Amino acid sequence: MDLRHADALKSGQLKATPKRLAILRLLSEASVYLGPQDIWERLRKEFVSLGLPTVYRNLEELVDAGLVTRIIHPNRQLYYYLCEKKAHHHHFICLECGRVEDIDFCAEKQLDLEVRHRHGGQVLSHVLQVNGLCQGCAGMKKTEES
Amino acid sequence: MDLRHADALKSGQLKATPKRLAILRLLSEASVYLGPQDIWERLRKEFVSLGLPTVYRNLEELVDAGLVTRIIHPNRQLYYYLCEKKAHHHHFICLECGRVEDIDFCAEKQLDLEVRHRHGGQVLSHVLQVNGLCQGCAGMKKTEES
DNA sequence: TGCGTAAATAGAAATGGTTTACAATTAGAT
DNA sequence: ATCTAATTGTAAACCATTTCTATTTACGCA
Repeated sequence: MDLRHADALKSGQLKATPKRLAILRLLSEASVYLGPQDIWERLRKEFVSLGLPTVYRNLEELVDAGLVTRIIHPNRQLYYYLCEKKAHHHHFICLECGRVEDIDFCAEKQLDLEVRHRHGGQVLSHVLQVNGLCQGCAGMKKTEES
Repeated sequence: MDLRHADALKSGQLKATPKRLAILRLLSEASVYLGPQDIWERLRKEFVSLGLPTVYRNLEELVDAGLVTRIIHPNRQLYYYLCEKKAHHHHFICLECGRVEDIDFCAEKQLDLEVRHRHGGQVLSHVLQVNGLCQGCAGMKKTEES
């Protein structure tokens, strides 16, 4: 078992169960975002039994613990991604293959300033995500057109 | 019936039906985002019959026609808002009362640049939304605490 | 002003991703 | 080894959203 993941779980007040570790491993090996169903189908092979609710529950717990990021998808279903980069940042996601890339740009300061000064409001969170086609998938599209 | 809304519908290839006009009117009178259920409950009083699916369908058609904006909500349900400002922009939404305010800041150019140059990808859309408490609701919270 | 037709609607039913309930199991501290 | 709270599997519920289909309606055109 991956000690790095086990430690991360413990520091998030979560027990290092085999299934949680497997979810983390799967996510950390993937370069694309995954949905609960994806994860369940792949991990079911490794375990005698694995409930889909367990996958849902764990993913949310991992998000709460800050170990995993939720992806905003146009179809409004749940998708998750594990970032190596722990500092606050945002993502570019490929709507074709699900690949996720880090975006360094963050408008946090400007947004906070505008909300505070112009509207007198208090910022609790912000969502920033860029959707599109990754290099590979954009290339494919061009090829198809020709 | 509001000619402004009727014209807007027609320019979006949509017939100016009474229910569509009512939805637009309701949205344009609201300073908060509304869900299909909210809209249905309010408009049901005005019509002998009004189906919830009609509300859902119309809201999506209005979004497709560019007349109405979808709001991204943490609870992942559908909410809609009608902006007077037609130019591309983003929103600050109050998670307490649903109030929506325009945000002028948009990172479009920087994001496009970063994605194109650093990742070789193609941007199709971007999501930017600030969630928090509006001036009124932030004030209330402070009062409660004291 | 009346027709014809594609668009729009109501109502009922289905969908399906996500959650809940709860009894059984397990991780990890002592 | 023991204890306890956390975790899990299974089955069932949930419920926002969508689909189906027969009926009605808006509106371009004669």
